[in-house]
Parts: sequence; C-alpha cells; structure tokens
Amino acid sequence: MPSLSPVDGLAQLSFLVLGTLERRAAEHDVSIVQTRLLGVLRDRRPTMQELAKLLGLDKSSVSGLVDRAERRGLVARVPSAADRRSVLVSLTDAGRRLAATVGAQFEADVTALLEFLPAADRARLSGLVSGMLVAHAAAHGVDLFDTLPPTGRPD
Amino acid sequence: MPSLSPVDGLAQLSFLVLGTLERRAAEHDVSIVQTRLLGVLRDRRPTMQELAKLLGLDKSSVSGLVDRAERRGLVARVPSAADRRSVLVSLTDAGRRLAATVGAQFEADVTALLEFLPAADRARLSGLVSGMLVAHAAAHGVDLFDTLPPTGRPD
DNA sequence: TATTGTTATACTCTATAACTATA
DNA sequence: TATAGTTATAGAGTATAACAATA
Repeated sequence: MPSLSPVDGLAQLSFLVLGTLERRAAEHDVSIVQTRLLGVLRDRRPTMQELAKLLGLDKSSVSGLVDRAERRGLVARVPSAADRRSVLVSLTDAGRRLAATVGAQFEADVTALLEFLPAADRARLSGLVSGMLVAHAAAHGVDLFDTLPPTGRPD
Repeated sequence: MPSLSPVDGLAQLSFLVLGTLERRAAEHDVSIVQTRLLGVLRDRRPTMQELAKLLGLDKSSVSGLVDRAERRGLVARVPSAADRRSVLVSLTDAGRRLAATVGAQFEADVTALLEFLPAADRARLSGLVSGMLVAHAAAHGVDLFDTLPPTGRPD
C-alpha cells in the first residue's frame, strides 16, 4: 500500500477540493470566481475598492466581475450615501440563494471526502489542519476569521 | 483560541496551497495551468488527446495551451510515427528546467507551511491526508499513482 | 465512417492605461 | 490634486462546432 509524500498529498488534496468546488459551481453555471464573489458578499456590503482588496484583484477586474454578476441578477450596485463616487455591492435574494446552494453542496462534498476516514481520524485531521492554518495566519498578521471564502464566515 | 470547521479548514488550506503555487508560477510568468501542463509532461510524452484526458480539458483547449507553451519554447510537438494523425507533446530542456524550478519552490513553500506543526503532528497530518486520498481514489477506480500534477510522480 | 487535431467563434477572467466624476 | 469607478484594449483560458487529414 503506497502513500503520498507530505507535499504531494497537500497538493493533490488542494486540487481535489477546489476541483469539487468548481464542478459544483459549474452545475449552476457560475465560475469559481463568481462563487467566491457571492461568498464574500454573504456577510458584507463592500465598495468596489474594498471588494478588489478582499478578492485580491484589480478594480477594473472587479468592475467586469460585478457587471457579469449583476447582469445575471446575483448582485446589485447601490450608490453610497456617504461618498457619491462610491458604489456598494450587495447580494440579491437570488444571489444569496445561489451562494447558499453551492455552499451547501460543496460542504456535503467535502464532508463525504472526510468520511473516507474513521470519525476519530477525521477529528484529528481537522484539528491539525486548523492548527496549522491558525499558526500560519498568525505568523502573517492575518485575521483568519474575517475573510473566509467561499463558504463565508463560521458564525 | 478559535478554530475552523473541518470543511472550512480544508477549503482554506486548498486556497492557500494553490494560491502559493500560482504565485510561484507567476514569478516565472507562467500560469497555474501552464505549470500543470509542464508537470504532467515530466514523465510522459502523450498525444494531444491523452493530454486532454490528463488535464480534464477539451482537445481544442489543449491545442491553444500547447500553442502558447510551444511559442515560449517550453514544449515541442513531435509527429507520431505510429499514427500520422497524431502528435506527441514533449518537454523541451527549458520546459524541464522551469518545471523543476517551480516544483522545487512550491515544495519549499508547502514544507514551510507544514513546519508550523511540530514534527510528530506533521507526520500524523501527512498520514491522514494520504490515507484519505488513497481511499477516495480507490473508491473512484482511479490510479492515484499515475496522475500527480503539479510536482510530478513520486518515483 | 470514425478518429486526431486545428481553426473559428464566443465568453469569462485578468491587468494596464486612460478616462470621468467627485472629494 | 487625489480617489472611486468605468471603459478600452490585450491576452490567457475554456468550450462548442465545423473542418482537414488520416485510419
């Protein structure tokens, strides 16, 4: 019974997990990026600029992204009352429904993957992953609990 | 000290790992897809069709992908002796060097990430991930040890 | 006829640079 | 002047459909 090197294991796992998300999103005719957009909007109503920062994209990329999502009725642009140059982006009801649906299916997929391990190992794996991410985030001065695409923030 | 749900943990980890790969690849002006292409060619010389299967893309997408990589001198098209309709795709020396460089940097990044855990936990995490992936692959009738982008096959 | 690969076309996603409107 | 956002443009990546060459 062969096994994967630590690095290959994490690489494989990452391709598998994000591939699953992509496939689920595609079933609803959205890309992984659109899904991330909906995800970050689940508990925020950012300006275009804030959105660019959250997604790590140029503001012009976000313009196009929001254009396409808006055309599909998933998000809406709302003029900012505070600054007339600014636009706030918010989820529509349809966008919120779609985010919830894709999020739930993805969650089921990952849960099914985890169930290839016995429950005790599952808990162990979870704890180790969580511990590693928290340590990594802390080392980089990142607040891990403020930006969690695509499933949103664990409240 | 908060912790992540199992599903959020795996999702976060996947974004982090693939984001790292993307950043490293970008330093050498290649995309994550081009990097995957180089990765699967490290120990294969497939036809366009086989390549499409390996990458999970349409043959027309692979035509464009190989065009761009060939234009940059990273891969070469070689006529098949066995079937004059077919083309074999192979890595050039420059492509092999680039694959090795990006692969090594990515490996170092993931290793550094793993080092946020004590050595014993690291080994535990590795074993759990490997076990989960092997079980998942077996359940889907996939030979996990024949398709391992982006770092290639662990010989 | 069936298969291999390319091409034409269309759309998403991304960035840079130039622009408009507001601060 | 500086900032918020859009638009013009260019290129990568993807798929579908139509095509040429070979089997």
